[in-house]
Amino acid sequence: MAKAGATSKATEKGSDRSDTTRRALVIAAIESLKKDGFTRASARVIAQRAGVNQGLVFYHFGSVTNLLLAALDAVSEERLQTYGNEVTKVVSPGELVDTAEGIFKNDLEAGYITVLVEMIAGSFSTPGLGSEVAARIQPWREFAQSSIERSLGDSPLNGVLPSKDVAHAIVALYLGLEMLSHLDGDAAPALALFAHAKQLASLFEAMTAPATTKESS
Amino acid sequence: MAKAGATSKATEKGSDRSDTTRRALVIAAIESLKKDGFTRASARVIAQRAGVNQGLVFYHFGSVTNLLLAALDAVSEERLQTYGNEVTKVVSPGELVDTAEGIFKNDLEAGYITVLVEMIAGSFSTPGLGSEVAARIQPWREFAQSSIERSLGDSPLNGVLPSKDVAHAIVALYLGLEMLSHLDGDAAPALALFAHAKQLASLFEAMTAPATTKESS
DNA sequence: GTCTATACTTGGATAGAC
DNA sequence: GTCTATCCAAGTATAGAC
Repeated sequence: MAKAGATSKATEKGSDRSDTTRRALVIAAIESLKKDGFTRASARVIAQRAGVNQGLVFYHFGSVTNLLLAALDAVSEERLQTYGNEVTKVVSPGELVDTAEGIFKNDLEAGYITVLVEMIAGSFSTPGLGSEVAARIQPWREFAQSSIERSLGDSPLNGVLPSKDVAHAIVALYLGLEMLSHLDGDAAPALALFAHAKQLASLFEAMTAPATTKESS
Repeated sequence: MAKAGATSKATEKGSDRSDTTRRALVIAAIESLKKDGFTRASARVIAQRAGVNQGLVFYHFGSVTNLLLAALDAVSEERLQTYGNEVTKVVSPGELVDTAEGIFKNDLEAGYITVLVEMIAGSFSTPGLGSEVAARIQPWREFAQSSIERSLGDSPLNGVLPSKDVAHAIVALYLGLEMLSHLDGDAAPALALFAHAKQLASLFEAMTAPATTKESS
């Protein structure tokens, strides 16, 4: 299935060549998903973008679908690594909303979510792709859940709030907003929501903060 | 561009023939979007489903894209007509959540949102399709907004709540949940959210109802 | 092991038959 | 006006060259 493993310190020069080609194809695949969409992300188009022969897609990845999944993996990994650090610093709902807004803007600009949405879209057409994509969304879901729980800290709400379900909703909302933003060519409605969320977060903090300091009786 | 207009009371029998073919193609296109997805919803596949020659797609609709848009129109119209009646009876947030849950389940089963999501997905690949689909989502957004405002009634929140932004979020969430449900082949997480929303709604109703009776000072 | 040239399939669109 | 037979472009995949 995968070709992972000992490629870094190999003695053959052939591995380097292979690796270069693979990397070029993955980058070109990401670019194609962003700019052309799933439907037009064909072996021919991707290979041309990478400057290599079209047949190499099948030699190195077995199928176009596998290459696209590799592209999604690459994006997913880079994204989680970048944002993972940012989010560990978050200790309140207000900060979480701020961070989420920054991530949303960055995702929109970088086209990270576009890649994911395209793959989801393609999943409806390509048999068997659905479960593969679903498995790759799982880390994002867990990322959302742990972020929520961390931001709530030791608030009493932490035990009551169904963080798993909320995380599911957040991911769904995130994907939906991204789709609509692209469709309308306008991110304003989505960004307006972050402003409202910020107000809600500060309202929440104002409601819960006094409860811990004012412990009379 | 379009072939709208005098087809109902025409004297020629040819119009009937044309109408039959067109209708068959639209139905087949809907079915294809649901079961095959945007990518595989080709003129050939759709025509075969409809039992007509593939070239008729281009004769009657000019292009595959136009046929798919006609399919989206048909679904959108039927959906809004069905749900429009249900929602006018809603007079409280609790009832709204109940109705929304029913609509969500029905949409999921009927595949209505699948058709929309497929078209949105295709919009990323097909130049010019985006704005067309966006225009067709507008009624759904307005539908959500008016439903929210109606359910709030004369509550003081009605003036404060940014119903337009909330409606945008609801539509986005709705699309996202539908996508994830399809992907996972499991609607349970989405349905769990409706249960939570129901609790929130009754909490909200309990908080606002006494406020109108207890008007001291 | 890596890559290229080629085979085969499916799709969009139209010229021309009825 | 309605429909069919046919054309050409684009896609996936592989047999065989290096």
